[in-house]
Amino acid sequence: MKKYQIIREDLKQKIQLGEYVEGDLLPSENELCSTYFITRTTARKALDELLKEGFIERKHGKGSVVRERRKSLGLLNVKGFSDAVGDNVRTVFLQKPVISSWSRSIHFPVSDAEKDMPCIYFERLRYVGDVPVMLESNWIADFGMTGIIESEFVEGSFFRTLSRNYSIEIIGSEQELRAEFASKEIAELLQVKIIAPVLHISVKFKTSQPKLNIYSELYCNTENYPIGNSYNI
Amino acid sequence: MKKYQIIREDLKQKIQLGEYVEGDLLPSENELCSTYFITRTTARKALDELLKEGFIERKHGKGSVVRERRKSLGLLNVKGFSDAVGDNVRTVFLQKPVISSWSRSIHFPVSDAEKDMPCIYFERLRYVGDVPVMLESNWIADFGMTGIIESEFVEGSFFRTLSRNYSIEIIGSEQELRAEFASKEIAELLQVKIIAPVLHISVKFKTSQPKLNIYSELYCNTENYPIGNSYNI
DNA sequence: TAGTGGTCTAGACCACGGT
DNA sequence: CCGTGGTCTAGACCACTAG
Repeated sequence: MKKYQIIREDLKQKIQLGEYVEGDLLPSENELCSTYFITRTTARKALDELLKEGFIERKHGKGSVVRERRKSLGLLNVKGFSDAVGDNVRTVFLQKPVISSWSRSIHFPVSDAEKDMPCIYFERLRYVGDVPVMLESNWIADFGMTGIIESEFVEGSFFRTLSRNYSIEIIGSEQELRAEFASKEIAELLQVKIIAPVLHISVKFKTSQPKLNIYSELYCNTENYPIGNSYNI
Repeated sequence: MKKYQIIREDLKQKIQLGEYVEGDLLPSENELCSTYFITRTTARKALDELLKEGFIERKHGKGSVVRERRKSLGLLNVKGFSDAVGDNVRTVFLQKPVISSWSRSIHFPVSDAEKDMPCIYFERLRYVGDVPVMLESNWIADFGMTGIIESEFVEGSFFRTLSRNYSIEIIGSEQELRAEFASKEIAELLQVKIIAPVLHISVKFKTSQPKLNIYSELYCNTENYPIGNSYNI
């Protein structure tokens, strides 16, 4: 483990555990240098990554400010998921993680290496209040994730589970977006009419483990809660 | 202008002008050091930014490899726009840049500072082959961009025009995505049925000039050409 | 083995923010 | 004014790639 990774993960965990909350200042670069016995270059590298991942903002002359805690599926946020608090947002498993075969519903091509492994599949429906807004189907190759099927996700997040229990990080994604008519099943699950337009997002999340990807197919009712996405260079 | 910005822009321009094409190796970090009289830290900073912006990949032990040239609207790519070559892709102005009033069609709130300035508006329709796939309406505050109305865009790109002529860079964006039924006008322009589902994307591009944003409303026919988006941490 | 990118040290000066 | 982040220098050692 590189030094900057250790510091990054330490700080990230403290943010995720609520030790630092939105608006708080992280230790200054010089403080990090003395606590971790590193130079500013290394401290800055760690902070740069937190910036890139959206955990902090940096204010010249002030410090590194913690941003809104990300509760969402990585890069995409359901507008309202982050704003709405507590009980307003619910996630229901339609299918808890199981070993399954690779589905043809996956839009992006699955590599042969992945196809040689078993596939773990799970499906969730996300609500804002009583309105189902996003149906989410996920597939990932089972490279030997002991316990993933039996146990709950860390803080309800699959990504955090991968990070904490298996040291796997999301390093990027590809997405394809389409506006479609809801199919009969999707319409029923999202409680919309069959001819309603839904947003279909196919995602391939790339992970720090080479050739290991997470494939997701999302169907969103964007009528009341559009999908948000922000990006800072 | 910071040193790393100069190097970044030099390299970016060479990529954009085709001096380096996909697969080519950029000068190594040490070569950049000697040509620009800088240290490796600075060279790496420039390359890091090109990496973040998607212009290069870096291969340990090999070098910095130029990636597919980005021809699109910043973060969003019409799948096919980058793959399709030359005449296959066309952009037609429905409205060349004009001074206009601030429209209520803009989804994101426009700041008072911007509203105090005149608004430049233009509208384009993008085709793949003979199929119109994206209608794009854009608004930006006119902070004194002399010549923007009279002259053509640099290489057909508004962003490149801002970069070359006014030293304004895109530093981030916020997006909201919705699946909607096409309105009558949109349906006609995109040559789809009125009840067809279209992807509506509202974008606020943040620029390096504080309080200057570009607002875009995009309507996409995703039936044959889904919208793509990729992201690397 | 030579050259490349990846990490890291130990400094320096500057611009910005709040006191 | 002091502490903060932003930029930059001048080195060092390591891991990877390819001839």
